[in-house]
Amino acid sequence: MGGDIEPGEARAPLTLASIASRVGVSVNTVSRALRAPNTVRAELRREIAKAMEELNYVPNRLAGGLAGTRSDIVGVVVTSLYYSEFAAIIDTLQSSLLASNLQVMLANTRYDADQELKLVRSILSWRPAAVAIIGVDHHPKVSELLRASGVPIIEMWDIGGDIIDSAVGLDHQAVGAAQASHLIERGYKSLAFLGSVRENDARAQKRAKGMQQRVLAAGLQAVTMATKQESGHPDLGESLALDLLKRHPDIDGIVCNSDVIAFGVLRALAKIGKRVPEDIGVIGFGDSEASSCITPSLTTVRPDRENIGRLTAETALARINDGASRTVRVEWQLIERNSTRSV
Amino acid sequence: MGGDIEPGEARAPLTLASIASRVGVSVNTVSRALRAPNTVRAELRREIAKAMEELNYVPNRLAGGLAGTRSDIVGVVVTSLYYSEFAAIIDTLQSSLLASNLQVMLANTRYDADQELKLVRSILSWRPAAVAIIGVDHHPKVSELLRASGVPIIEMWDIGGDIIDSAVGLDHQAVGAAQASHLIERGYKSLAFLGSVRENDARAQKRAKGMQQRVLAAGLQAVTMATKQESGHPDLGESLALDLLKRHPDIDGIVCNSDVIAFGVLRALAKIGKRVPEDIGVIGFGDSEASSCITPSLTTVRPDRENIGRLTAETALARINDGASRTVRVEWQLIERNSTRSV
DNA sequence: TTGAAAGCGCTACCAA
DNA sequence: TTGGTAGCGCTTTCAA
Repeated sequence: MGGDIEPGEARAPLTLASIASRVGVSVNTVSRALRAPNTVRAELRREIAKAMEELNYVPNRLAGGLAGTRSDIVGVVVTSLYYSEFAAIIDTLQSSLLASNLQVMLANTRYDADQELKLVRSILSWRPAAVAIIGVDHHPKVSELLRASGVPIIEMWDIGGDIIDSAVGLDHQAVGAAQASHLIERGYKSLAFLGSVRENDARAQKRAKGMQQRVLAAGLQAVTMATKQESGHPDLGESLALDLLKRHPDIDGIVCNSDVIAFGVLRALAKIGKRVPEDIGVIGFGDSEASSCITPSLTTVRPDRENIGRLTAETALARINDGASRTVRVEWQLIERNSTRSV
Repeated sequence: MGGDIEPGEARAPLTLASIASRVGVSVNTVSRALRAPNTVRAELRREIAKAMEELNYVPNRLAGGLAGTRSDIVGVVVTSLYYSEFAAIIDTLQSSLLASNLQVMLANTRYDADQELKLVRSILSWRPAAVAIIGVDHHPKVSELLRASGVPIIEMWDIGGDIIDSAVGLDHQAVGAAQASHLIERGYKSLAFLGSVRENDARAQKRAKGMQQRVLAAGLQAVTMATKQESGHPDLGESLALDLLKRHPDIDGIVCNSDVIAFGVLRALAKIGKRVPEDIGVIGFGDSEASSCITPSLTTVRPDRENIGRLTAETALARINDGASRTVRVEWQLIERNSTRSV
């Protein structure tokens, strides 16, 4: 290879025209050989395929997207890549879309509303076939832009609120209520919500709210909040827990915003000699892989994450093909382990 | 908004021409106002900006990329999204690129070589400004395609082998040797390498090889391998460990391919009453967040992952701007905790 | 400082 | 079953 190209020189990429002239047909026949193979004579089709193979032709999808009606890009906007939940969602979403030749364009807002606006604008500038975005609580301008774009929008992870087009997610408030119920039923009386909660983590706030309501309904005292904006890490869980128990020594049940935070909480409790689950019950969120391996193993909530990615892909495809918009409630289960008493 | 558009109807997106006619200038003045602002009168520039703001104009980057020379897309090809290492790399990479208005297009091969080829082809069809890809061991056609594309290629995570253009990563063989040394120095005598190792996980194979060589150099018996192709999960670690010790009861040192696998190994050892680190030493790879929280806390290797993303972005930018190609060795450290004896 | 015109590589429509 | 022709929305000369 290389031929008369200078070594290291970027050769001008091949075009459909290069293939066409080599095979001796028009550009447009080559295009159809790719896009609508059955409108091209089989023999010719083979010749074209052979030429493409030999020349290592790679189509220019920028041109294709511009000329055509769709761009085969699906924009995916997440708030974090560190939560294994979101990694799992992206993983299944990407591989499900691949079957339809849709490419994922990724953006990560890191829970920053201005970043979200900038990124959504950027994503839309690629004229995506669809956009999948974490959450239903957006920068107002984001909702406006998405709505006005005419592009199918799938909101993921949360279904509690105004939905732009379609959504696939959990009812986080119900999760929070279930976490509280679990602790209350096991005799814990003074509950706290603890974790890394960013200003724009509406899901965490919904879980805390669901918990709060359940606690009040049970006639117990209000939930104590112990949260910080910095990112989630066991060290943060440890320091929040130590601080919490210093201020509120009566706390005997802790709902954590994530399993990773819970790991730090358990470490803190071990250090100060509190027994789990006897003295204090701890419950996480997310069912991280390590949660069944720590001591004590962590009671937590497991969202059906693989399904979120898959269902989002399905919904996106349906919408792209003019299907109706829809809201899909994804299942989750409370996994009882040894960090909370058994009934 | 809406005007004479049917509700729910996707309005045709605005173009530069819409802005131009509204302001009463030519298309190309508007284009220059965006691309080379100082060639446009300040007042006019403001009017144009105002019109764009009011009409919610979103540029069409497909058109821009086609007409221009670059596409502002950076293709990112990973082998998995589940390893938090790769999530961390993507996170920093994406946010570093954002500053230069480069957008990440994501592809996930799931350790499948055919998938890799398909995805790389697909990525190249977007005429990316650069491609960042995990590993240096690719499907031969992949290397050929990448090399021939003329696009700057940054190989990430591994630097042990033939590099297409530039690389930012670790010397995995050295890591494996260090893991073995750590165990040998602490008196462990019969070592095993254990984990989920996919056929195309060349990095794991390099670590195993480095370990092997170190063990032979110490005059100890060869490393016992206990691996499976299925994906990494504590349950796999547990079953591999149980199996390993049934076949080789003399094993007293286990190097795991990932921390997550190590979690399962520790669980297995607890179940069969082996004491860690007294009877058996266990060392992981990756320094997962939970590793300092399990019991016993896990000795492991921590690659400087944030730096890989950042340095990859820097290298990509440099290459895009005609800088020289380079290979960057990224640091890592062995973190000693309680799953191996102290010296 | 601005505008006119040509074209990036492809798809889509219509005619052959 | 094939080819001609006209754009898609932008950038990029080159002139004015």
